[in-house]
Amino acid sequence: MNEAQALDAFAALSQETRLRIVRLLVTAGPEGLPAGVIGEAMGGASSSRMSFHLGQLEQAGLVASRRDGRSVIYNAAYPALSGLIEFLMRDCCQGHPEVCTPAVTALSSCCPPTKGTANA
Amino acid sequence: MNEAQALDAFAALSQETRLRIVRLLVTAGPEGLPAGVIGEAMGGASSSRMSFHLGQLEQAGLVASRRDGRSVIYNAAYPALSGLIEFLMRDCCQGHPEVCTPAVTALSSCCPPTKGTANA
DNA sequence: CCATTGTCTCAATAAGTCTTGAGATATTGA
DNA sequence: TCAATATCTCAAGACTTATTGAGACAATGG
Repeated sequence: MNEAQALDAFAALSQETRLRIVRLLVTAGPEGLPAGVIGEAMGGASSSRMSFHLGQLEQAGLVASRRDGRSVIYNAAYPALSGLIEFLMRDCCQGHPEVCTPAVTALSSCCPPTKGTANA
Repeated sequence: MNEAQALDAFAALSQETRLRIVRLLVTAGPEGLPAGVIGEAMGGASSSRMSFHLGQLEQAGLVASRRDGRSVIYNAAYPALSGLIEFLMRDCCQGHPEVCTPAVTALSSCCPPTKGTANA
């Protein structure tokens, strides 16, 4: 994750519909959801609108897609999301662990670190 | 940190100059830096341009300002940054710790969690 | 092969954002 | 008080982004 990629990701996440799509897909799991189902979850958004936002998210690398019959299935790109978090926290840690320690503390109970894999 | 605040924060961070300002202020520490110094660090940006971007960041809650003599000193709003990270990770953790575990793992060595304070 | 379903593409319009330059405001020192 | 310094405000223009509607493309079932 470099600056340009982070900028794209932040831009993608700064739009209400797209932020909701990402949250929906993250909770939907690795199998993902078809575009139509996502559109209905967004309050019946038009297909062109969904296509636009899903395309933006895919270009930003935050979601991936595959065709399954007539449907196109979208799923969250977990490594990209993790990478964005790492990018943010890496910045925060530049001499000032007090920034991200609260976040790490709050979440280490739900997402405990695994030993021997750290290399930020 | 709610959705609206996260959207504002992501929008603020999706602009190159502003992302760099935040990174600069995070590394600058709690004392912060005067607007003029930040502007020079941004390659000699005009004062109105700096004022615009710093205002955006302040409105998004990512930085705070105080006047000191003729200068206005800006500093990173560490709790807001931490809150944004928590917001992202909270989403990621909804049934899928594999998303944020890598980030937590990578950073827990630099920003170790403190026991008994977790409440995400 | 045709109709149907699901999604994408394209062009037009509306809405929002960034930069610039001129000038206003606040603070300090002479 | 005057000049200098540091920053902010405002309006104009260029640029980018979001939405809409019409229609195209792909896949399936009859």
